[in-house]
Formats: sequence, C-alpha cells, structure tokens
Amino acid sequence: MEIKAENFIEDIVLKDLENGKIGAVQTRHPPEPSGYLHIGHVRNVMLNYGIAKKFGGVCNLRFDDTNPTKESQEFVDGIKEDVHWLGFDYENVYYATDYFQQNYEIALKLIKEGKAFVCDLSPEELSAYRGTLTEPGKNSPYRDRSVEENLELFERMKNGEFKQGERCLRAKIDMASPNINMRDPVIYRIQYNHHQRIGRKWNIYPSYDFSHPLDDALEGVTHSICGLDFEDHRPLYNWVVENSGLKNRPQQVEYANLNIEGVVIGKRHIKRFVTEGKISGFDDPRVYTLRGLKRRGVLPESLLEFSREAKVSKTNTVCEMSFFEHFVRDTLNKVSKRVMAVTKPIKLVITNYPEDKEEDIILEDFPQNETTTTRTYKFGRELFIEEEDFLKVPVPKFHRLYVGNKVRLKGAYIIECTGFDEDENGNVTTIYATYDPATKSGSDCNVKVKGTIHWLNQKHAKKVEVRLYENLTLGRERDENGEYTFNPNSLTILENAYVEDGITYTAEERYQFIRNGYYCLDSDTTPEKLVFNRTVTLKDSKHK
RNA sequence: UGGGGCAUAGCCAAGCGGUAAGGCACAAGACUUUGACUCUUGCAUGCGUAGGUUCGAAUCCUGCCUCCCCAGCCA
Repeated sequence: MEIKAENFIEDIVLKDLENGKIGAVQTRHPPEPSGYLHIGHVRNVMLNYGIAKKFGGVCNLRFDDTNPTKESQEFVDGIKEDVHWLGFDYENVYYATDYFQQNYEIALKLIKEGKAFVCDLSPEELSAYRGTLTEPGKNSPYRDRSVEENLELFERMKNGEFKQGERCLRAKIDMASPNINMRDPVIYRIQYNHHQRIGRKWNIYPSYDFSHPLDDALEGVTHSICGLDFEDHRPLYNWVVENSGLKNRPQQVEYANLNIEGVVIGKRHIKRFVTEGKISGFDDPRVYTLRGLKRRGVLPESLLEFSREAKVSKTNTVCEMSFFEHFVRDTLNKVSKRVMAVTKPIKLVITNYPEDKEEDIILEDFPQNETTTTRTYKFGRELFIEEEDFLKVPVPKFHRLYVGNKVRLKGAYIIECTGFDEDENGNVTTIYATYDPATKSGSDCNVKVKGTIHWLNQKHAKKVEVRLYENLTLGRERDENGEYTFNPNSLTILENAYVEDGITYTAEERYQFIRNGYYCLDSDTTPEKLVFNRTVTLKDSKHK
C-alpha cells in the first residue's frame, strides 16, 4: 500500500524517508508541565504521534521540564492522563532533566572550544547589550575570558557559589546578527528553586534553546515539530546541534497553531481564573482544556476529527466555533441515547383520553443503529410539552402546535389542537387537544403530519438541573494589575428540565435531549439530584 | 527604518505553468415518528495589489500593501 503525504510536514518526512536521509521517523511530544493540555494542543499531539505511527516510527512523550518555577507534578500527571484520554499510547516517557548530565558535558565541550563563555552581566545589562530590533548588540565585556577562567566559573556556578542571576553561560555566536536569537543567547542559568522531579540536584539549568535540540539529537528524533513562533529559533537550534558533536541531525519543522474564535486558550489566563476562583478548576466546563471539554461531554473522537480536518498549514489559523461544533455533533449524533426532555414545560390536556388510563410507549434508544435497547414512557391524559412547540398565532412554515393544527406526539398519537387557556397577562397556561386512536405510532394510518413534538407525562416527569455554558472569554476591561477581566457573560446558566422518571442515566452515556441538544451527566450529580451539562445544541435554530 | 513568516470564498484549505478540490457556514428542495440525521442542488470569470514573462499565470519574475512572530537568565 502506498503511503501518501497529507500535509506539508508529512511531505517532508516522506521525502526524507524516500531519499534515504533518514532510516525511520522519530518524533516527540514535548509539553512543558506548566499547565493542562487544551484544545490547541490536540493537533500537536496528533501530529507527533500520528506521523510516527503512519510512517512506522516512534513517538516519545518528553516533558520539557527545564524551568522549575513554573512546573509541577500535578501537570505531569495531568498531561499523561489527558494524552491517554485522547487515545495515544506513548512508548517512552522522558524528561528533559534526564539529559542534564549530557547537556552539561556538551556545555563544557563548547567552553573548551571557545564557543561559550560565562557572562557576569546582570539581566538588565544583558538586555541593554543585546541591542534592539533595528540596532545590533554589543559584545559582553566578559566575552573573551580564557577557557580556563570560563571552566572555573562555570564549575562554581554548578556548585552553587553565586546568586541567581549573577552569572550565566552564553553561546558565543554573533552580537550583530539581525536575528536576535543568535546574539550570544543564554544557554545556562543559575536556578535554586526546588524541582518537582530532581529536587535540588542541579544549581544550573539549561535553557530551552540549548536543551531542546540536544535532547532531540540524543533521543534520535528526526523531525522536531513545533509552533511557528520558533521559526526564528531554527538557526540557533541548528547551531546547537552542529556544535554538539552529536551525530544525529534532528530537523525542526514549524506549523501554525490552531485556534478557535473567541476561545481563551492561554495557560496564563486559565491559571489566573482558577487562582482567583472565577472558575471551579482546570476542568471547568467553560474552559477549553481537555478536562473541561471532557467534563462538558465532548468525546476525544470529536477533538481528533476536528484537529484532523482543520488542515495543517503555516497561516495563522482561527476557525469558527461552528466548525468545531460540527465535529462534536457528528460524534455525539452516532452515540447518544435519544431521550425526551422538556425544559420549559407547558400543560397539554388530551380531552378525549380517559383520565385513569396510562399506556406504555416504547422508544428505541438508538433509532439509527442496530442496537435494540429501549426505554419506556408512560402516556396519559395530562402531559408536559415544550413551551416553544406551541404558538397562539402561527408564523409561516411553523409545523408544530397551534389551534386547528395536527402534530404527532413522538412515539404516541397524532393530536389536534382544540384550544388553550391563558392568564390575564396573555401567557398560555393550558393547551387542549384531542387524539386520534387510529394513529398510534407503528400502525398503518394515512394521516400525515409535518411536525413531531416530544412530551412527558406530568405524573412521571422528574425535575433535573441542566447547565448551559457560555464559553470563557476575556472582558475588554483591565483590572488594577493591568490584567484582562473575566467576562461576566462567561457564566454557568442553570435551568430546570423534566425527564422521564423511569429512566436510568449514567455518567458514561451521552444523551440527545430531543430537540434540545446533547447532554451528559455532570460530576456534581448526586443520587438525589441529576445534573446535566449541555455539550452542544442540535443544529436546529429555526422557528424557535 | 532589522530579521523571520503567511496571503486562494464568511471560516479552514487543496493547488506547484494547462484554465479554481474538499470541509464548515449559508441558501433552496427531498425525506423524516427528532424542523435532528440522511440526500439533492446552489455558493470565487476569481487567487492581497500593480506591473512583467508566456500561446497560456493562483502557480515564474519585479515593486507595493496588509497581517503574524522575535529585543526572558520562559517554553
């Protein structure tokens, strides 16, 4: 079977394979454990695992844990869980800290070759020496220290003899480079914070620009896939690899991150809202972390499909919310149990139906599948129907209830509306209708109606809570610290709904509340109280 | 005013010198015991812009404009 490249990254990989530049592909998924994975990460995860799998290579999970001030074990565990939930199995779990000894030895080698030096400039001075976007930088006065002095100083940095920020190790490249990343970048800094994994073992930490290419080469990564924002770092990435003395030659490939219109993805903001107590946690259903999405009822298949269909390119991608929701609906439509529910109940009386009579109405859970499980509704004289399914005065193309019109009660009979009561404010209080016994669902009847509505027997309706979510967004205002405020519209909207009492709901199932959207049980559900989260609405907005 | 990128429909995107794929959204219609799903049809004389090369240009060349990224001892 011929393997075809589906995007420009696969194209690069395929060509490298074909012309023998590499023997087998190897990739890595390199999250920094400084937050939970969010929807934007899915494509990166998928690209790395997907390409490795497609071309018969391996993909390792590697935590880029070179900055203990931002990282924690909580995020390491969380990311592993999330990757697993998405459906990927990593062959190996590595940590950048695994390579600290090798990183250190390569730093020593660079110093000995005169390609790195210890700099005493303070962070502020270093910044001033770096120059600006339009002006070249100036050489550090410490740039020409002898190899011996550099070696000694670096050793003392390692031994913890200096304060944080007092000295650093820099690569000796070119202070006049138009690419700021090449102006003698810092490759090692002093760091005394406790590290979640290695404690206080090291006093010096390699920077991303130094450790990442080295770790790629050390692991045998062939293609180092990353965001567009690292394009400027590629020359430095290559410089490090070339001067490392390592024989592997990993190649950095950049692509555009995937965003969704109006969705807050920044770790910084999400963390802040958690800390400020604005949201319940990283799994708040209003936020697009994988856990938030999961709690809201989104299935991993939808995320994968979404990420696959939002094609990879190098243009800044911001897709519409409707594009994402399409995949959520598409997946849910295939797996959701169909259940009747009423959110705004209005009383319907079938005037020619006996008061004491009750009938079992059996509906299939999955009308479109072979699955034959069913649920039972009790039909009776007094029902609830959805407020919006009735209009005092019909509008054109409205096919549901109004006086004189016929509709089918889902799974039961065809009824004809005969009248209604209203209160002094003109609000409809009760609707009256007659049913036609010959039209029972399943029987051969010639009556055709355009509308079908759902219903619940008042006596068997159980009140539940439903939560609708507005996506987390940032307000326009800034607070006293200059931070964007939490948009007050990003609320949880609590509503009541009624469902059939005799049905058991479980956290594993997804439900399509007919004509109301897809729901799942929230983790706040208790035996006494059923709480549903609305995942996404049905694609039905006309004549509401 | 430096460097690095990207420009094709409302959104995402294919296209790589031979006459603009596909998906989302939208619109119309069919079907329907969910106005869902499914199906059918429509949707760029046009590829940021101005020139040039060519029998022929979204594709090649030149100029210009827009937008994104870079001045952490973050990643």
